[in-house]
Amino acid sequence: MELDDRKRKILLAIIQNYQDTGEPVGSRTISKMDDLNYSPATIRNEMADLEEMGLIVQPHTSAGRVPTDKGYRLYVDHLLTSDETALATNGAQHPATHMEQLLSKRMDRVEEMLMRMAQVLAANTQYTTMVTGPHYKQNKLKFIQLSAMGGGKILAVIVLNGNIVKNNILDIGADVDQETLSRLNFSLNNNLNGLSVEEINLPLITKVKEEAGEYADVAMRILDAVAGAFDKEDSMPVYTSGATNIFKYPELADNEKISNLIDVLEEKKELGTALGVVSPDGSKQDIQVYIGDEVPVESMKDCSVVTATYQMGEGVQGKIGIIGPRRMDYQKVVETLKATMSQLDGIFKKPEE
Amino acid sequence: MELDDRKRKILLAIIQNYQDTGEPVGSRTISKMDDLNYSPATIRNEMADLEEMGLIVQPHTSAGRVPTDKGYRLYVDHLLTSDETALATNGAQHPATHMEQLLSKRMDRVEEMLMRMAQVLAANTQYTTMVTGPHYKQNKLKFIQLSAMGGGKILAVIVLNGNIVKNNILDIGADVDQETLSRLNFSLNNNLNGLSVEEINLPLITKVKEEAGEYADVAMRILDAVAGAFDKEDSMPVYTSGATNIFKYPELADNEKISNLIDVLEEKKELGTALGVVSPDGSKQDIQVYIGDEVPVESMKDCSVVTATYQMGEGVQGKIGIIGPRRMDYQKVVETLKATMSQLDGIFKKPEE
DNA sequence: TGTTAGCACTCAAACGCATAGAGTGCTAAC
DNA sequence: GTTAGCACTCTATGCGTTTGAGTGCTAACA
Repeated sequence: MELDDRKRKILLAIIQNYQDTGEPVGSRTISKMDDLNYSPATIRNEMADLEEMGLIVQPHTSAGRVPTDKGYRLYVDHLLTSDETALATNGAQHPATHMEQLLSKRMDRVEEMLMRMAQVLAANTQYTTMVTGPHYKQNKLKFIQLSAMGGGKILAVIVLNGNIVKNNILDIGADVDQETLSRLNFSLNNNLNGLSVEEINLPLITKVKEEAGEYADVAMRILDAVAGAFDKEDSMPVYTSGATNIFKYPELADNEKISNLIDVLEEKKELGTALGVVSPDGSKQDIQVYIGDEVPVESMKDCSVVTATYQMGEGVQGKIGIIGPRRMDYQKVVETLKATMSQLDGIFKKPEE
Repeated sequence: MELDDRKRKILLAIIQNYQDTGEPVGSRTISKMDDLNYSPATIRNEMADLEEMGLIVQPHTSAGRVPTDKGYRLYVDHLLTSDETALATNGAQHPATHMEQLLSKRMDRVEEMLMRMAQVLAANTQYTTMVTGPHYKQNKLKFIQLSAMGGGKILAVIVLNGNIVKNNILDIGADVDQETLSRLNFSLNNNLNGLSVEEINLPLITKVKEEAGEYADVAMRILDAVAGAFDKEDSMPVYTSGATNIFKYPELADNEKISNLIDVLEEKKELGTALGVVSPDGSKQDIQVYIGDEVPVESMKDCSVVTATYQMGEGVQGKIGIIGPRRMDYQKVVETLKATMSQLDGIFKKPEE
């Protein structure tokens, strides 16, 4: 069966009407539209065809039609490939402007900015937003700074490129005198600075341990801490906002479903999965749309998820995801994300020279 | 009207039965209990009295009775003053043991431990838990460590007593040579270490600025960062867990109420209010129970909140709160909190000598 | 004087049933 | 190819009835 222009128009009309109302849409509603001036019967014939093609379904006999995942997929693919979204981006200017104000405030901490960003996106889209902190797998060690804390403790501050700072308090039992600490600190920086975690290999580790002499244990503890700083799990906090927006969509208003969904959002367990793997090639404007069953997290299979990858320079990147009902306004969400991404691109590039 | 022993027993029976079932409890149910071997009619007379005293109500005529806030208040006050809870604490040993395992793992970061603690408490009690990070108002500066980061940036690591570490990246425009930085660092530590934020007064600030010479601006920026490290808002993250437990209690199953509640929990706005002011005297086992309307947060007025203060040594303290339905098992919650508090006391005291 | 049996009464929740209405598929005519 | 007409389906809504739990009151009993 061919998907001719009229069928496409009708599908679009169904999707848009369903987006607004959340109710199955009937043939009469469509036939009343300006650019589809046919009788309900005609529309019905077309609808029957669309149903046969698997693009729409009726929840029950004598109900209107609702788009299927496949129908949405068609729509979304069209949306992502066309230039319309790029042109229509002025519609999303409002949130973008707000975002600029937000980002122009002094924000030493990336984390706080990301949290705020999640909030703004949730408020703008009326959907639930999740944002992962930046992901440093490809990152390199900038330097290490050791300080004695007294009480047999050492503070090891580990700084990675992209100005990622991690603190580790190491309890090594006995105090170390300042000179030894400086020597150890120098050795570590001398051997390891500028390296990625993969480049810190056994020969290097052995060398550091040798140079540390009787403090080989301490050096080892610090190396563990360095590995920890690069660690994915640890460096992937996820911020969410607008979880309660899902209450706005009656089709999700099943207490068990909502409960499961909020549980995932609160405990932040599977959100990494939901946001998908960060693409290693770092291709620009990498926007992904998961519709219904396509979402890789069980408790989100009644929703759709749109994700985008943001770049923080130096190969550091993270993900933003927007969770909404299947009938989410994909156009608006994609536009908003695109606008946000380009905003972020501009902002993150500046401070890094 | 006198609250004699039999009335008290009946009130207790109503509270306990309502706790289990969530349904209003009738006279027949009570009369079937072993230690209240009276006819339903007798019980009804007593119930009428209890109602007159404002301790119980009927949701409507021909329904059983439900405890009022006042009824719960009586019960809870009795609970908190009696020795029963202390004796019955072995009932709460299970969670306590679990907690010990949890805390014995290496946990450099207090934050992670608090998060886990919230999770364990939520799982044990089946209620929602919130935990504030420690509160450092009375805290003192341990030391400052400055490092050059290149690109006109300085990393200022600020360490407070209690091993609280704060990172600040300061963009000062131009790079500072290592020697100047060391001198500045020495001056700061020399003048400020061991002081509380109140003790860092204008003469001291002037002195630091003088010593910094042409880098007075930078010194000022660092002092701002120090003030920020002491700042209450900043150092008060709140962790929540088990938000979805509220779905378990049908009396809260109003979508709007749930939505409001979860919103507060997710955005973590009013949770400080809900947890109440940290008592300055730091009295031991400071357990507070807010019942229904007593809760100072609007969206929690259909719930009860039990809070406890934990001590982290050196005057640093934080709060734990448990949110549940009015018919919460106060006894279990109070016991669990008491047990957790004493566990924490033990653990936090050890590492600080 | 406290306790109990009996009884009429109330009210929310559950149930059954009829109705309305939205929407369809099919057929036949234009 | 399009449309009017019609019978049909199924959900949602409303309404009256029934059920059952629980009460308050009164009168009798110990």
